[in-house]
Amino acid sequence: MKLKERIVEESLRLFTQKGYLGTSMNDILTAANASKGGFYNHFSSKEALFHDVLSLARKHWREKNLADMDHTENPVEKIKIMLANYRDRYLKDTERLPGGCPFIMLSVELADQKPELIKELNKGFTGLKGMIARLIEEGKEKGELGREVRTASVTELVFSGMLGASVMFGVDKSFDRLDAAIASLIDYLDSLVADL
Amino acid sequence: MKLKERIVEESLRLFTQKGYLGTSMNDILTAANASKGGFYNHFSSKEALFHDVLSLARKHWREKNLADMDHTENPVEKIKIMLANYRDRYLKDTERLPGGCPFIMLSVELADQKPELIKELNKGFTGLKGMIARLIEEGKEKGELGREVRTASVTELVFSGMLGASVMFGVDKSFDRLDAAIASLIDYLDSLVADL
DNA sequence: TGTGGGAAACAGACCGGTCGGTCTCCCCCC
DNA sequence: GGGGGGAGACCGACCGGTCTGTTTCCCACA
Repeated sequence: MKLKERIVEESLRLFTQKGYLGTSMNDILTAANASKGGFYNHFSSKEALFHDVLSLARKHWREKNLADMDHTENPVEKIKIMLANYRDRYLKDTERLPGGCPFIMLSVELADQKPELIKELNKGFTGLKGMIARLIEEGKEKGELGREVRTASVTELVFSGMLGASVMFGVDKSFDRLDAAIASLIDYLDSLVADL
Repeated sequence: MKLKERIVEESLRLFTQKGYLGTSMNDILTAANASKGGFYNHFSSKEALFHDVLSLARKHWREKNLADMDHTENPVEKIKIMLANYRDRYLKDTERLPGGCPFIMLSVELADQKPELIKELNKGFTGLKGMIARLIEEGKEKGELGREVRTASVTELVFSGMLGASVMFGVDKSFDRLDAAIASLIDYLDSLVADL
């Protein structure tokens, strides 16, 4: 693997675990087995690296979480598949993402510290929330969900639930509790479908 | 206000906003209008301060979130009151807690960095989760909730929802979205009661 | 009620170490 | 032998913490 790629990969790991500000250049250089010269030959600054790391994180997110969603035509089923992916393929991949979801980690850390970097992160959250809302709406149109289901409310609940599960998993590292948290979200979606 | 008190109060604000590691001694001393000598006269280290700040944060949490819960005998109503407190009296108090809930901020920041400090934080989460679970159980006993309601599942959902709402609020500072997130949790609880 | 003394409270210079970033130099491959 | 990639000494700023010196306060004693 080329040096630049190695730096970005290792930095994703480190940022996820220790945060952006909490990761020192030394941490990065050691993890990537690089030198200052090597680093600054590829990146103009630590912040420039941040953007590259974010790109990789987004790519990784999509690959893991959106997989297999086309195995069903059913919008609510799609959400359930995504939730299972989120749990099993994404968060539990502690090799790649020690410390949980990088977006959440970095958002919390940088919320009041680096407003310009937060904007980048917020886009992802808005996108995910939009996707969930669209699928719920679609579910209502297709008759999978009753008309009385309030899209915004369900979206909030699923989205908050995903954030909360990741935060808690980051803290206690308990696979069991993560399973329970995601299962309760899936339960909830099932209960909406069953209410028909 | 005495110096020690001033330092702890200001540190709560700073830790909430910038995190523990992200807050420098200089930040603290400037905010509290203190000097090194004044600080180390009252605290043996920055980490000693952390514990005092955590005590204050716990006290503050209880005062704000548990208020008025005795206005009803109804366990599920109690949870709803707490959720409304959490939203209106706790998270929206941006004067006292800029950056959202300090426990969440610190947990995320320190998860993989200071295991001994995390233990302290985890206790609070476990306590809150326990309280929610007890109230749900009580609700079932009192007939407010159906016997088929799964305590663990509902608890997870409410708890994760609270975490998620706080994280999102910390990032986007939107009162409206916070209102929506908490309202969706209250909606959910209402739907469980209505299902009787 | 006035005063002396000792401790607590506070001020800030200073410490070694680490931060992100720059610069020069060298090596290896064309 | 020219040039890009990388190595690492070096920079000023800042980190948490120590230490010495000064101010303030309280209380025993006259």
